[in-house]
Amino acid sequence: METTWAHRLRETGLRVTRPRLSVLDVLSAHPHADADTIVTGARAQHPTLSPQTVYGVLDALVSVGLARRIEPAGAPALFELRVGDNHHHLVCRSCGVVADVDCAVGAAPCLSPSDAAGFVVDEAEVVFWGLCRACQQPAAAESVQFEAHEIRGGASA
Amino acid sequence: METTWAHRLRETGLRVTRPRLSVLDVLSAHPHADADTIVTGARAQHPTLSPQTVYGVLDALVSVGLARRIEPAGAPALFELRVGDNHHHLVCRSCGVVADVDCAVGAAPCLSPSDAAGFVVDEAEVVFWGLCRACQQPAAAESVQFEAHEIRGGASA
DNA sequence: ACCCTTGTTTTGAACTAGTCAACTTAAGGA
DNA sequence: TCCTTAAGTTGACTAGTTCAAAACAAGGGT
Repeated sequence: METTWAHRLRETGLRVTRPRLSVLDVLSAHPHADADTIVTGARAQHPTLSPQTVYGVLDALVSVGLARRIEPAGAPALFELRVGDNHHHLVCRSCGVVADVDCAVGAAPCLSPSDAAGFVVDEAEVVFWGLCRACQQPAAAESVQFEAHEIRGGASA
Repeated sequence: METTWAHRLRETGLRVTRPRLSVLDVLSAHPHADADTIVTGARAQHPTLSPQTVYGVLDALVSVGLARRIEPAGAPALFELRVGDNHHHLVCRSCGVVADVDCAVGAAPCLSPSDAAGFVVDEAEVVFWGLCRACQQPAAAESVQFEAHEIRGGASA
């Protein structure tokens, strides 16, 4: 495809900079990465990159809709590039791996709570908590727990 | 009713202490209170109560199932006493007020993602984001924003 | 009614994720 | 190439929460 990240950035009015391209690269490789993972990963291409810059880049990407921020309870925020398709997430209680899952009940019925109590709802956020396949094997669970932290986000659907 | 908090605590094997009763009282009055609100509220009955103690009490209550912890993205954790009925939450983007909402699609279908990707799911957490009735009136929005912080949790269904 | 065990509270420090502000750098249109 | 302004850098700082050791008290046993 000819739609490069540089193009996508310019389309949204953002300048094309090395930190931004690095962060986008890391996010392509780690579909659910936290800020720390992104800093570490992006330093492969840009060794002096600071965490604050990454936070700035992520805020910019999220605000123009190129990235989405998810915050599973009890864990640092994760970022993903899959946007605009109203999908949800499976989170493993044991190792923290995140997988994508399409909306459970069709198109976007998520947006219709049974009783909105006067609220105007614009988004439904769904997190399914459970155990990933690897963590269901008790013996393997411990070692997997450490591996999974390294490859956080490697188990996307 | 004759099921006092003291009873409920003993039933679960927890000792009955003043900090615990105070916290339970505050939670009864504020159905979605954060730790800080609880500390402040509980000090009405127990002025020397420390935040750490409240965190300890809340952990104890959550671990025996007397309370539930919810963590809306970007906000401190909230605690509620309504447990065991798989209900969800409406959160106002403007003022942070939280309201309860029953499971959108019947009994517990929330537990069935369309494709579980090998996960064994044990809970579905749903957060509906939007604007509460008060924050839908632009003119009033600003002043409401401050009020609502004080009465956080006052808008339960 | 008292004592003893063990769970709780207290006290104080520490930690993590993330934010803020002032300054420097560089993207990209003129 | 210059200039404007967005973006990156640097460093201090905060909120929310957790950890650890010592003091305390709930409630069962005697």
